Amino acid sequence: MHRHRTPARRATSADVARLAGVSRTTVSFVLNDTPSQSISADTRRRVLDAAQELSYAPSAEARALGRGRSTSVLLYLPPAGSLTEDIGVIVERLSVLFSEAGLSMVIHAWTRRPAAQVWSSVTPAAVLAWDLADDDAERMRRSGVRGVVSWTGSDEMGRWITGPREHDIARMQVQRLVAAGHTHLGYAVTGGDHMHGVSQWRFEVLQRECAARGLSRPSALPLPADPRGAAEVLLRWREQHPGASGVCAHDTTAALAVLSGMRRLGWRAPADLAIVGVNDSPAAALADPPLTMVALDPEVTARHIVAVITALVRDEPAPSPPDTAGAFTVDRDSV
Amino acid sequence: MHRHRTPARRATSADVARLAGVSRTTVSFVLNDTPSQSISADTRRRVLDAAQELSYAPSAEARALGRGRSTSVLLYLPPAGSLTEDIGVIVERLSVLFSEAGLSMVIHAWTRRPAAQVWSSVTPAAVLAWDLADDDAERMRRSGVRGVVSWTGSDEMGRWITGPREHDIARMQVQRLVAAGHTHLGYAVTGGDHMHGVSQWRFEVLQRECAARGLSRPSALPLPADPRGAAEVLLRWREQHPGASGVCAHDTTAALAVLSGMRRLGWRAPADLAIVGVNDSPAAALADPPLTMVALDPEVTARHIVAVITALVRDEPAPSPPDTAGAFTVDRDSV
DNA sequence: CTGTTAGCGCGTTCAC
DNA sequence: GTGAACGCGCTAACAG
Repeated sequence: MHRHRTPARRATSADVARLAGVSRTTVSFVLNDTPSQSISADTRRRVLDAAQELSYAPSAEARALGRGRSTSVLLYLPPAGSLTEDIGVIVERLSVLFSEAGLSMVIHAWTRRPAAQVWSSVTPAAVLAWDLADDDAERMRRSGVRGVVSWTGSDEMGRWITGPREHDIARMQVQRLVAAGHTHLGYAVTGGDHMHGVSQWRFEVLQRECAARGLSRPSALPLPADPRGAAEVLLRWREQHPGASGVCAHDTTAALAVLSGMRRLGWRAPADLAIVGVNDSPAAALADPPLTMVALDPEVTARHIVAVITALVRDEPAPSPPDTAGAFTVDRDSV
Repeated sequence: MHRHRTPARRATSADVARLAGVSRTTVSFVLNDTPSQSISADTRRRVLDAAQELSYAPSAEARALGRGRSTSVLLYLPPAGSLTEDIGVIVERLSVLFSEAGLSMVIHAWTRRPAAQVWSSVTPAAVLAWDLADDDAERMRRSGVRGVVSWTGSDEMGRWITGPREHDIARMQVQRLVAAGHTHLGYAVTGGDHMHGVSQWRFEVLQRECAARGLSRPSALPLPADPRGAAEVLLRWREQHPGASGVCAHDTTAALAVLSGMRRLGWRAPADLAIVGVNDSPAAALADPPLTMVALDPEVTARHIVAVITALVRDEPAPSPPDTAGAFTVDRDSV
């Protein structure tokens, strides 16, 4: 194996041009397959070889500067603590799908008012935020950001992204519980922000789902994430809703909280209360009893997000959302 | 509230210069507080006001182009599925700490051989990778990347970052179990990559820790993440290691797997087997019995990573690592 | 057809 | 405090 003199600085198109004995313009033409230009096969080869030889990669900055827009997608992470496994998997997938689409993902922590400093410095091609105020979105669009999409937003995109997910979840949870004979349901959620944001939304979707099936209105069951507290809340809740026999849990933690409260009360799932959680995490499979869960295919969501954003970036019509978020039920013993 | 004419395109330093009636150079001097230049207080004000008025934010691309290095830190995410809550929290913190330090975090999915395409296009100021081959690291450094750090790497940085963490975990787990009278320990881990990478490393640290205390050599206990499988493995393991009475679990899932296997065998923690897990997740608090866990302060790790990287970027000597990763024990009922 | 020269985009920095 | 030039890739406009 023979080592070449490695350039101290990274190779630029000028280096490639020099080595290939052509102009920088030609290098650009060859490497971009510019349609309006034809280049002789011989020259093309020389340029390609030179690029290879120098392991040349065009500077994203210079390109962005020229085009007035970079190829980076600015992703504002969900609020602190919301980066749970399921979202983590989606983030992971997003990063590879975006890079396959020629975009790179820059992430920032979510703030209610994203600083112009940030999105304005990186001139992102698109911004994907957790929950974006309409005027912020408008401001971004005006300064050249093509795709502005919010995860839980009220804009069309936001609904595209979240709609199928939340709906699928509610539908499948209710379906599973109804199939087991439960018609009086509750919605369990843990966390300090009980019934805010996504939780509130999920609850509403759930209510609609129950209404559509002619079931009685589901009741909210906000639980603390400790066994003793969960037991107390659970007991009071049962007294207020004596008919309730099934619970749709917001996530794994909520399902586990219900389970642990029940254990303390001497109740047993599904006999005393049936549970369907969301997200097929290892903890759900290892619970006692193992939890029946509704899981979403993160790939479906990730692909749709990337599809929408790449379309926006390329100024193409946005693809219609998949009619399902790839939801499926993992049957275990809690229903 | 009075709205100004919003410029169609984002403001550039030329716009600010025009509005302030000075040259672009001056704008640059003022906004960067260039030490070698003195600017009159009056001019300074005018520039600052103009910048404010136009809500000017310098273009990161142009700056990177000029400086030959961007302010982005390229973070290669842990392998698929490893973006669990604990790492998620660190990633979250990293993103805010980096942005406070004037760096922006670009994330990419980890591949064993990070494509030059990626890191070479964004000319990152630093690269933080999961486990970086030495020659890749060298290649990056040679093309101008200042800070090249790997999470689990064998380089000094890698050991700085992981060292205290893994050591703290092992030390506190063993300490807790020894305090409860257990001297014959096991190391429980789940996942397909049993005893590879971090798991292997953690196991070795654990062995050293036990050796240092004069305990017998701990044995590996690789478990499947389902109750039945866990029970089988657990039973066999107990037969081979009749004296073992305590388990250090790699994470929450491993701890839950041990617990669920024990339940199926009719064993009870801590009487039949004591467990200390890692990461104080909600699932641990809600388990039956509630799990005693060793938790690390993600803030300590995140701060150290950012400190090291910003130092490298600024060509300053790297700070010495904190002697602890902020580990603490959350006592519950499994020991 | 094949390829070149000129100049833009934006912030920084070197001389004056 | 300023003009000029640089860093890098792209794209008109233009010459063999």
